[in-house]
Amino acid sequence: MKKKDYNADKYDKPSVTVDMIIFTVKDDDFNVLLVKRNIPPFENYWALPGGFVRIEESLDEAAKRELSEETGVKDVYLEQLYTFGNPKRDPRTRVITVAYFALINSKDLELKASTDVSDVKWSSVYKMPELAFDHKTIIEYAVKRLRWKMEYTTVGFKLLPKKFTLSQLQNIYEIIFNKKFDKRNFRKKILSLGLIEPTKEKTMNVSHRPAELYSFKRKIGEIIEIL
Amino acid sequence: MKKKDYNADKYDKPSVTVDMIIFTVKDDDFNVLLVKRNIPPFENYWALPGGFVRIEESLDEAAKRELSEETGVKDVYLEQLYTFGNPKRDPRTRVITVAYFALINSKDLELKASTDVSDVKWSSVYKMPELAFDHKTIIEYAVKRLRWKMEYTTVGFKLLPKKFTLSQLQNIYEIIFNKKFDKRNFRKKILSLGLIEPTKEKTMNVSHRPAELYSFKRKIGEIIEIL
DNA sequence: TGAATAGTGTCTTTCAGACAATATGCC
DNA sequence: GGCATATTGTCTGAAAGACACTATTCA
Repeated sequence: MKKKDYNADKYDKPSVTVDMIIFTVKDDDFNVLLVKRNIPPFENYWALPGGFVRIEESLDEAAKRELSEETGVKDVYLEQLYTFGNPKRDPRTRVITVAYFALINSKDLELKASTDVSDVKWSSVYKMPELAFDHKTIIEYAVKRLRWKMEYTTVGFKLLPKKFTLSQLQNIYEIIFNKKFDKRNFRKKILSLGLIEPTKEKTMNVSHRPAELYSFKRKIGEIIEIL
Repeated sequence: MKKKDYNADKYDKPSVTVDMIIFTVKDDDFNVLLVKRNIPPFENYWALPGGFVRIEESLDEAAKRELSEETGVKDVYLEQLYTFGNPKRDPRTRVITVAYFALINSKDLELKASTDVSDVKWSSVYKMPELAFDHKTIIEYAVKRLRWKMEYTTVGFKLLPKKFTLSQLQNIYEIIFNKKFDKRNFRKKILSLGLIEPTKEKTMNVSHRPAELYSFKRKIGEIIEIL
């Protein structure tokens, strides 16, 4: 069969959703945003935020819409992860979901802290509750992808505010990879990339030696875009 | 809005297809399989093989089905590439397509050479005709992904028959990356991976020094699976 | 001055890349 | 012997990893 028939309505159509894996590093923990479902199926289970793709919007637009609905943040890193389409993944009807992951920095995060009503929460990736659908699998997949990309690109920088210290950056790597790195080697490597530069500022009001604040040279975007 | 409403039929549903980017290296060229459309839209244009996802099959199953319908081959490398969902990508109706790429080795290929009727052909990736829909973009994306993966994993080995020479392997890399590699460095690197071993056989009936045939130690699968 | 974190340099090992001569089989 | 391709090793430079002490601020 080679598209002899183009009648799209000849077949039953699946529903298509986007699901968002929204990561952040907060309170020295690797977090993902979850929402509590208040309707069946999986009523009262925690799940990834998401929703139906509207007929006139692209997948990226749907993802951005969902992201902004859940968090209010806009200028974040967003990447299509994978499309999950097992016919049994939703017990009711056929739903194919396009998963996206987003990286939010801890600074922007505070803005929306007010929205933290009881049905939305940040959950540690290392201690997740039981989740609806195949969302556990999806998150595991997203974690793998994020780690892989953080080894070969600079996506990880998107988890930081505009100005940051090298210790903060190292801290993010250590939390996400769940292991320690040597401080000298880490700094040597990061600085050798030539992507960040010291500002004239230092951290204030700390009861120890203040750290230099760095900022991006704004061309990180390109470097992430490998694949 | 947090999934207040689960009525999937409340929204118009898009159609969902799979499109297959089937790569092979053949006659010293990097090829992709194309089919000629015989119905609108884009009638008489070349396009990627593909078709609607049936309501009861998974995406992977749909991809395998399409692959086997087009090529007759089964045991090949298959990987989900990306999902393209621009609302305007199909001029008629909303179609979201999940693209998969497959790697076929030149040996299996001959089995199906007979199917090469006029509406199916192997096209050089370097000289493609004008294509239907956004299929050019999809192929470019697939080429990027394949190269990226061939740098960091051993997917490329899937383009080879069970027994092969190191020159054949190098040839495949040179064709896909469209550049030459140093023979000694290439062999050193490949052999240092410890993934292949010499068989006792050599190439026959060549009018020059025969080459050693190698085979896999069968655990390449795992190594590819770094997402 | 003590507590807490910031900041810095050397040595070793490993890997990538440049580079050319000999070996084998067929005609 | 001539042709065509196969096979093999060394050197150099770059980057990764192991490793420990001094600097700065505040309380």
